[in-house]
Amino acid sequence: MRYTKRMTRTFPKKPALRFDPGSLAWIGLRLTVLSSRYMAPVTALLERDHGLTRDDVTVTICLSITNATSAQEIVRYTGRPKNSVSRAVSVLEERGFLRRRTDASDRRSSTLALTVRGDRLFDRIAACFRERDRLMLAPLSPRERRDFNRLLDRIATPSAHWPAWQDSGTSKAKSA
Amino acid sequence: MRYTKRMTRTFPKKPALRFDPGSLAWIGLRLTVLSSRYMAPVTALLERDHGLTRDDVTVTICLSITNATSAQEIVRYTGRPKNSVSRAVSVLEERGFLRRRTDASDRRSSTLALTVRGDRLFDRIAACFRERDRLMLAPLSPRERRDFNRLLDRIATPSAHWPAWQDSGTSKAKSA
DNA sequence: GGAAATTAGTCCCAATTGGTACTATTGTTG
DNA sequence: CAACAATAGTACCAATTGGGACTAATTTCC
Repeated sequence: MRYTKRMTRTFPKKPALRFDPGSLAWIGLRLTVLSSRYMAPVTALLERDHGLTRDDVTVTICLSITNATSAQEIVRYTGRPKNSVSRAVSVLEERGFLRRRTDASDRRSSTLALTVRGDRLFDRIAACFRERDRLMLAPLSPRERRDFNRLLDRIATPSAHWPAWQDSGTSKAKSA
Repeated sequence: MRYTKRMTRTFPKKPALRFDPGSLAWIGLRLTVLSSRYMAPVTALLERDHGLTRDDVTVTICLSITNATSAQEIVRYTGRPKNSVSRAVSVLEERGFLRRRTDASDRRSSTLALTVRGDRLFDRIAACFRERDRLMLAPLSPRERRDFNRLLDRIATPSAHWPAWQDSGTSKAKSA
């Protein structure tokens, strides 16, 4: 890599971090950066090739890999706003990827289920994720992968019950 | 796993997963879910208490913990659209959190630096993240934390150079 | 050195988004 | 069982967002 030009000895492109990545500092932020590097190409590809929004994908996956059967359950599971989920469900229905039947026991809600076409769509989505997983796990040995997965799971499971905020700073603020 | 349909003995609220979380399946997606559970309350709080958008926060952090000194470097580092970064920089300048000086050696770009007030803002932001990190790491022992951090770092470091897409599916598609 | 290409940053504006109000149905309570 | 509260889902619409055109400055290439 040549970077003659103005420049100097350090790489001009990627700013170095000012903290020790070997420490636990900013671990959540680093996880978030990783997550967005992981997801960005997935959502871009699915949007480009299939015209799917983020929520379309979310709903499709949710109906496939969880036992959610209603919009409300998807909302609770994903934390997305309910009107966004509602919109995605409508779109997916219009495009023939899912069917919606009024729940007989609670006529406010609808039971959602992917159609055969929806299942095929899910397969394509899943393929994107698997490909991305492969890339992500590439630097780890089989043993390290298991370890990482185990630790991730141990963190992620309780995350469903994390408080929105443990409220220590609400006292302040409200105005800058 | 039994699911007799309309209710029964299992919790009705959180849909169970249909795959083994002990396996590596969907590891990237699980990481993303974790990330958003981690971030959502942080952004909500910073928005509510300080009127900061996601990009305001991103820019502030980036100027503090990386060596980025221009909008362009922030764009490259974060992957955010450049107009969003531009907007955030303007807002932060207006609110007195950063100063912008035309770079003498390249008069297209500006050198950005947090003001003292900006540093104080960053401290508050950092406190949110630390609090959240504490919550996230709670289930792990000190040793597990180090392990997790090490593996995360091993994955995250190469992620800066991941291809946008390794392009295998571009052949298909373009229309549903 | 000058034309063409590239880059930093801003502006415009159409599309997306998500808060809020609303309807319809179900649960609760005296 | 009437009144009231709570919930599933939709509709509306103001605010946010981000793609792309644009300006200005710089680099490249002949």
